Parts: sequence; C-alpha cells; structure tokens
Amino acid sequence: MNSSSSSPKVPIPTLERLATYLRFLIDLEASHVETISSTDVEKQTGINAAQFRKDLSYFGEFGKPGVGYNVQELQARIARILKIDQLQPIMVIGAGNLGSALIGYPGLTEHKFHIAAAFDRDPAKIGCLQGNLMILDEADVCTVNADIGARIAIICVPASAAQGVADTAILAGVKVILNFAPIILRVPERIVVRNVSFLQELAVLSYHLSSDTKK
Amino acid sequence: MNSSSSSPKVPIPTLERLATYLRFLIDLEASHVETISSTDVEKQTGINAAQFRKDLSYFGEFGKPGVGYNVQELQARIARILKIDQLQPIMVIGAGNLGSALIGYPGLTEHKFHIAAAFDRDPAKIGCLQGNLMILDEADVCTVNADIGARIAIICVPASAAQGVADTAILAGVKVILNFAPIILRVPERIVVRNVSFLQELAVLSYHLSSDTKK
DNA sequence: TAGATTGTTAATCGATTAACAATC
DNA sequence: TAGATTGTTAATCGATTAACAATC
Repeated sequence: MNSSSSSPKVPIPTLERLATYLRFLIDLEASHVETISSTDVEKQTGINAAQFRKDLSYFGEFGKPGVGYNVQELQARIARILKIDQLQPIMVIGAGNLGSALIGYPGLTEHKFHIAAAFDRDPAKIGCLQGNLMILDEADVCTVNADIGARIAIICVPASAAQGVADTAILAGVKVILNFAPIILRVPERIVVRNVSFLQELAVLSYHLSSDTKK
Repeated sequence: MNSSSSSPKVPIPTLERLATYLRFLIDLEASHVETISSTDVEKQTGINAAQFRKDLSYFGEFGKPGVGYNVQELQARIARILKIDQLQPIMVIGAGNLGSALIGYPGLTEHKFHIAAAFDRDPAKIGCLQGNLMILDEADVCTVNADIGARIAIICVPASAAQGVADTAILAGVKVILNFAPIILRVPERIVVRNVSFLQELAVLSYHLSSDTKK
C-alpha cells in the first residue's frame, strides 16, 4: 500500500528534510568526514537532533549508539530511500526561462536527477540546443517517453497550457509532477503533484514587512 | 511586536493560503462574482471551509452571517494584509535564466509585486534589456536601492555567490529575502528568509514513485 | 568499565477541522 | 420569521521535541 518499503506513513516535512540531509552528507563526504552524530547535524544544519533521529527512524536503524552515523553509508541509504541512488530520468515541459534554468541547474545532476528530455511547443525553440539537450516538440512527449521512461515531469508552461501538458505527461507514463504554473491541476488520484508558487512565497515575505513605508 | 496589526501569531500555512485566496478572489472579481460563502471557497479551491474562516479570523471579521463575503472587499483587505494593496518594489539579484523567468512572470504584476531592479555581476549582461528592465551592476545595489526602496530581494545567483549578495542586499535596506540558492543563508535575526529548493521538491516526488523500475 | 550516542516512547506544541451559538 | 452562514470554541489530528533505557 505504502509507496516506501516500510509501513508507517512518512510525514512530508520528514521527506523534505531527508533531501537536506542528503545534500549535507554529500558535502561531508567530499570533505572526507567519516562519522557524524545527530548533535553534529544539529550544529551544522540547525535541524534538531531528535528530529534528525526521528526522521531516520521511519526507515530503519542507521547509526551506532555511542558512535554516530557512517557518512558514506547514510548518504547511500537516504539516496536509496529517495530513489536517487541511480539516475532518475525527468522530463521538462516548457523551455522558457524557467525550464532553461532547471535544465542548466548543476545541483540536479549531483543528486542523480537527470533531465532526459525537454519539450516546447514553440517551433522557434524546437530543435535548438539548450546546453547539450535538444528541445523536442511537445507533440512527441508520448513517443519520446516510451524510450526515456521518465516518471517525473516538471511543468514550466504558462497557466493556460498547464492542464493540457499535465494530461499529456500522464498519458506518457509520468507518475508525479512538479508544477510551476499557478493553477490547481486536475489529475487522477494515483498521480502526486507538488506546486511551487512564487506568489505564495513572496506573499509570506511581504506580510512580514513592518507596516511603515519608510525603511 | 507582531509585524501585523493584530496580536496573535499567524501560522505560516495561513499566510500561504491567503495568497491562494487572493488569487482566487481576483479571478472571481474578473468574472463579476459579488459574493461568496466559505462553502463556495471549499468547493472551488479544495480548502476546507472552516479553515478559510479560521484563516480570516486572525485578521478580523470579513463576512456577514447568512450572506457570505463580498468578493471585492475581501480581495482588497487580503491584499492589504499581505502589503500588496499598492505596488511592492522588489529587487532581483542574478539575471540568469531563473532571474529572467521571474522578471518576465506576468502573475507578479497582477498581484502588485513590482520588480523594480535586476542586478547581475556579468559585464556581458549589465546594460542589457530584459523585457523593459535594464540589468544593472551588482556593485550598485546599495545606491540604486536608495532610490527604489525595495525591501524584498530575490536571490537567483549560484550557491557560491549567494551569501555575498544577501549581505549586500541587507546593507541596502532589504528586510526579507526569497532565496533560490541551495545554501542556508546567515542573516541577522530581524531578516526573514524563505528558501525555495528544487531539490527538496523533486526528492519528495521521487520518494512517491513506486519502487518497481518498469512503468 | 565509563562515556557517548542511538532509537523510541511520552510530552508538548501547533495546526486542522467539526460543532454551534450568534446574527444577518 | 426561517434559512443560511458567519466567527469562534472545543475536539482532533499530526508533527516536533524532550527524556531515557538500550547499546556500542
């Protein structure tokens, strides 16, 4: 039933932090640190030590009492949990500025996310190289994905086009969607969608400005 | 003490939803809808009716029992709460693909967010027009902001440069920061930072893929 | 062994939702 | 007035954090 191997439902905030831990561990590994304790993690990331241990406990046992965690092993196991222990193919739909930013984002590769194909419907863009990736015709999403097998789609098209490309992506075998368009996508229950809303982010920040106009 | 006029601390999720309500109300207003009830909101946005009423209750009374909410009035009051009832100037630092995507994002203007200046340190970009906005030299953030008075900065530079530009922005009078760089910014306590992490978003989605490799 | 640190249980905290008296 | 819907209180749910026995 559960999408992970272990049974209890994992809180979303835990999954988000897992990505943070992974990044942190990759850096530690690069600095040849071999072992860390949950207290070290708290010191260096600001995330509560008990929280760190609790987060991991959803997935099994990772550390040695009295010793701590092996950086290399923990890194590998978290990558496994997040299914990025091997290259995870992704399709990007919409090769405007935002799509291009994602295509060119170095952090993705480091975390084994692999943008395997990028699509647009603008004939002026189709066939162009973006980095070393050729922009493909949006009409070919299905046929291309038969080869590529991406189960993650990132939608970077305008709001008016978003539902349409989401439908196409799902038809092409995509299981989860990262949506940057400011609309609520209607998708089958089995499809997981996450929305990134710049407006929401800015609104929260704007609220926190003190009310006086002058600085 | 509190940054808003009313006393009780407002949960972040409430603020995020406020942005959603605002967008929804702007659309309703465009369709000449005059009144809505919390039940209507639930039907059309999926957000629980009690949640909607509770969210608003942090800021006062907005509706008429037995009637509902006046769309136009509620829209105006939420905009006021979020401090986007008048144009809110923003600076964007880093005019790469991501920065350019933000500069060209039409939703911002509709919500009274105004990108008043964009900076980069690449001489090849400085002086170029991006839409109708000229890219300025990152070295001029302080002098430019003396005119513009932006209290919101969006950081779209690589991780290695992010802390530096954050420091500069704060020096220039910025109070809150939207950070796209995958690092934890060190800032004075009074400064509010929100981070957008593409890696985190993708990791949560990737986790939800079922484990079998085949589609 | 003594000291350190884990994994987990229990306590706390905060956010969501249901229920309902007040009121248009 | 009767019906509808608000604003708010109380109940529920879930996530964070503290405390500690187990263990290296």
